[in-house]
Amino acid sequence: MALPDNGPALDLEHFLPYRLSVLSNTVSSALAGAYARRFGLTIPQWRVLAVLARTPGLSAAAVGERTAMDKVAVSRAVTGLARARRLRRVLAAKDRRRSVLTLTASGQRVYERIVPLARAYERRLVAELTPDERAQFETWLGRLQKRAWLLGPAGDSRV
Amino acid sequence: MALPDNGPALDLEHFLPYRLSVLSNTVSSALAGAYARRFGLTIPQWRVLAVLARTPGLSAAAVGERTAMDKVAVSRAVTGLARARRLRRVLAAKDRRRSVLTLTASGQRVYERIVPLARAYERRLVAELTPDERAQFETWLGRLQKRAWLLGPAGDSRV
DNA sequence: CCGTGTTAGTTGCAGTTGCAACTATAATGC
DNA sequence: GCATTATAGTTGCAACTGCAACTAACACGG
Repeated sequence: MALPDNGPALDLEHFLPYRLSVLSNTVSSALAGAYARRFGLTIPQWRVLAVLARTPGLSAAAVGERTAMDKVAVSRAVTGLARARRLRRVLAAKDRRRSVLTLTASGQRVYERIVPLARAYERRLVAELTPDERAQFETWLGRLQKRAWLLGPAGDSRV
Repeated sequence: MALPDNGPALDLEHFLPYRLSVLSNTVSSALAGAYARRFGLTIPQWRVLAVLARTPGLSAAAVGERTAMDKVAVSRAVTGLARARRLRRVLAAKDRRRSVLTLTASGQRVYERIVPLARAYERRLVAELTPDERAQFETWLGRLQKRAWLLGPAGDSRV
């Protein structure tokens, strides 16, 4: 018995990155299913939609920053949304590399119909926790996120 | 002012599924980078490896259950690992549809070299929390996971 | 202005993933 | 013992993703 402390024996069920990934996938695919079935949206598209509904007129790069998506993903999501007439893309007057993205009325409507669904799901999920617990959980989640960004790739052990 | 309560206005930054997804992606890609660069493993492969190191002799389906991967993903991960001689695949005597999966010595060694890396990363990540906070966080994570499994697809509002 | 470098966004290609169809084996019912 | 149904695992195809190369537009120094 008595395995070396940091030696072998790592159970996935107790490995935080694994648990985060499983939860995130469970939740995301539950939501993605709903977006897709009902509104023909992918998750990236929903993210772009959500950001633009709150802050119209952003450029693709700005959307990328706020959604943690890379520019290719944003570009494709925007193309899809534009084709479906959910948003308009206009070249910026001052800098014609940029485009100014705004939801159409139809895009805005889709957003407004999804929000209650998304909220309802989230509410049912976190009903598992008391409001205090939830607040605490989210705080820690935020701290872990900051730390994860700071750490960068594993094994680049310069810490 | 005073928007309708469950009406518009949903900021991604405060939307739990989104935050989980960002954190999980940050962490997973940090680790994936390390696995890939150093050992030529993908994340699914690492998961299969980790399960088999702890419980040799499982079938592909059994591995799937313990890793929350679907059978196609398992199949491909296993194929890759077998090609790299990290594991052996033998038809089960009693039921020749099944195969019995066992790590080779080389597979076991890879596992043993990854574990400390994985642990080190995890340790640096959760250093953000005190041990008590961490324990609490993981409990809640577990509760949320159970709830998420229970809920199923969003919008199938039969709850 | 004109070359050099930089930034915004798109596109091509290669690798991955997921779903459905398929093969092979096993279990069940008559 | 044979037809039906179910299960384990693989494979084909289509969609998605990520990276690198590319185009277009701007910025800046000479």
